[in-house]
Amino acid sequence: MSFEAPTYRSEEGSPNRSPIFLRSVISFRPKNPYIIPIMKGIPMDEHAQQEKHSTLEQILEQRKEKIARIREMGIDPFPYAYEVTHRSAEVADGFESLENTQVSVAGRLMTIRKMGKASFAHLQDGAGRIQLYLSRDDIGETAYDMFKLLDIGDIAGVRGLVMKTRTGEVTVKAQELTLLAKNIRPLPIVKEKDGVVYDAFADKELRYRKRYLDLIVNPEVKDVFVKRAKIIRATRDFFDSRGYLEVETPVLQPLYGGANARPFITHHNSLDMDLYLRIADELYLKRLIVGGFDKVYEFSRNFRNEGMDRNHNPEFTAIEFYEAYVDYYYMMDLIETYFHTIADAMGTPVLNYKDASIDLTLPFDRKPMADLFTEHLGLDIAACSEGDFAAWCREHQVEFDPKWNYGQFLDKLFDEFIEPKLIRPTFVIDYPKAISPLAKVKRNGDARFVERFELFICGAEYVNAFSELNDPLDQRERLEGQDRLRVQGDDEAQAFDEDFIQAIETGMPPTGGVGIGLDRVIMLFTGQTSIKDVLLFPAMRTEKSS
RNA sequence: GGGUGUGUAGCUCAGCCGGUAGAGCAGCGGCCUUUUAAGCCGUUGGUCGAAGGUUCGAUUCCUUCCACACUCACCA
Repeated sequence: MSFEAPTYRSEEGSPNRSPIFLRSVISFRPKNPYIIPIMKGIPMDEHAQQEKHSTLEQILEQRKEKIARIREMGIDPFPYAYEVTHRSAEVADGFESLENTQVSVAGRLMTIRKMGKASFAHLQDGAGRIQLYLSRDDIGETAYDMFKLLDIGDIAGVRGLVMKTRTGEVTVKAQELTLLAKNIRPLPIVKEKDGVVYDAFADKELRYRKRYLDLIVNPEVKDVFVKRAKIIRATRDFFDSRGYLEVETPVLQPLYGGANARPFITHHNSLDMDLYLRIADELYLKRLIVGGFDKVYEFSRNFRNEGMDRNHNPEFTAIEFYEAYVDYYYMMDLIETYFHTIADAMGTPVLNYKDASIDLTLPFDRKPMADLFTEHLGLDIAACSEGDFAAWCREHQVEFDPKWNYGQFLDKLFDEFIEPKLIRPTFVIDYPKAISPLAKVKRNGDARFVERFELFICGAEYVNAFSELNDPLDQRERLEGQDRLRVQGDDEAQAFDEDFIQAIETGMPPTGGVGIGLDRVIMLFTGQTSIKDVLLFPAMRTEKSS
C-alpha cells in the first residue's frame, strides 16, 4: 500500500524554538547577492562600472582585487588539495593528548579578530569549529600579509601546535597558513555570545533558497540532515536484515496509480508519448511480488501535483515494502518493530513532538475505525447509511456534499473529528472499501470494509498498509470503478492499468504491503514541524529576474 | 483559492502625524602579538520589493502586482 500524505491537525503557528528563527523577514530580491544581475546589451566593463555603486559590487570587486594581490605574492588562491590530520572536534576533544603536538585542520574562516601582528580566527569544518592563533612571527611575514587579505568565508588550512589560550579555549597555534579557496561573496555574519545568537540568518525564504548558506551559518540545520541520513540507513538495515530486496522501479510511468493524487505530466520525445512522474510505486512492486520476489522494498521519491504546505512538498519520499504470504496483522507488528528500531538507532525512545510526549517503547493502540466512530462521534457505522451520515452532519452543522458515498462520509468525518485526537501511536484498522481500491475485503466481517490500517501519531498519518487485494476479478472491478470516477471528472481517481490487472491475473500470493511517509518519520524524530525543514532543497517558486 | 503579516545597506534591524533615509555588524583605511558579539579612530555603501495613483512633495497614504512566512480551505 502506498503512503498517502497526511494532514496535521495540531495547534500552533510558531514554527521552531531554535534561536535562529527569532528575527523577522527581510527582502533581498532586487539586490540578492547570490544572484548575478543580468543586464542585457550592456558591455561587461560598463556593466561593472554601473554596479560599482552598490556595496555588494564593491565587495565583490575588492575581493577579486585581493585574489589578484594574493597571486602577485606568488600564492595560488585555489590550490588542489590539502593534507588534513584532524577535524575540529577531534582537536578540541583530544586536547589532553594533543597538547603541543602538530595538527593540520582545514575549513571555512567564520570569525577573524585581528590585533596587529597577531590574530585569532575560528575555522569551521564538518565537525564544528576550532580557534586559530596566528602571529606574524610564527607564520612569517608573507603568510601574515596574505592572512590580512583573508575574509570571513574563505577556506583555509592551518598546520600548527595545539594549545590553550589563557581563557582556556583549545586553539591551534599556526605555524603555517594555506589559503585553500578565496571567497568573494560575503556570508551572512552571525554572532553569538553566551548562547545568544545575534544577527541570526533567519529569513526562511533565503535559508531555503540558499541552503548552502543556511548550512554554513546555522549549524543546527546540519544536524537535521545528519539525522535524516541516519534514519535512512537504519531503515535500509531494517529491511535488508529481514531478507527484503531493495529494488528500483520506474519514476516515469505511462500510467500513474497506487494512490489518489494528481500527477505531473511530462513527454518523451522519441517515443512521442506522455509520461507521468510516479505518485506511488505500489503497482510495480506488486508486479515484482507476482514475479517471485517475496520481499521487496523501495525508497520511492513520489511526485504529486497538489497543494504545498508545511506537510506537503510536491516531491516526497515514501518507503514501500511488500511481503508475500503475510497479512496486515503481520505488518502491524512489523511496523511497531520498525518504529522501535528507529527510535533505538536514534537513541530517542521517548519523543517530544508538538507538545506531546510519545513513548515509542509502549505497544501501539489498535482500534477499528468503527470503534473510533462510536467512541468519538457516537455513530454506529456498521448500521449507518449515507442518509444517516447526512442527518448526523445536519444535526451537528457539519458541511457535507450530498453526493458523497458511504466511504467518503467515513473518510471526511474521520479526518475532521477523529484523526486530530490520535496523539498516541495508534493503528486505525479496517477502512471502508469504497476508499481502498487495492485492499482485500475484511475476512469474516462486513464486506464494506477492507483489511487496511493506518498509523497515526500526534494527529498525523505515518503509515498506510493493506492485506493486498489479490483476487483479479475483484481487483478488475474496483479499478474499473475508479476509472469511471476518473472519467466522470474525479481527477484523483486511479487510472485503469490493464497490465497491472494482468499481473494480478497471473497470480499474486497473499501479500502484506505498507507505505511509510519517510519525511514525516524524519520530522517526528528531528522535532521539525515543517517538511521544508527536513528537505535540503524544498520546492520554491523560481525567482523572477527583475 | 481565502485571510493575516512581512519586504528599507551584503547581514540584523530602526525610521512617529507625508518633507527623497539611520544604527550595529560586515567592508574599506589606520592603531593594536592571547582575542572571542575583541577594542579604538576614520570611512564607503541605499531606485526604501515593483508599477500606478493621491499630493507642491511618497520609504511613509491608496490601488494593483510580485515574493515569502503564518493560517484556513482544497488536496490526502
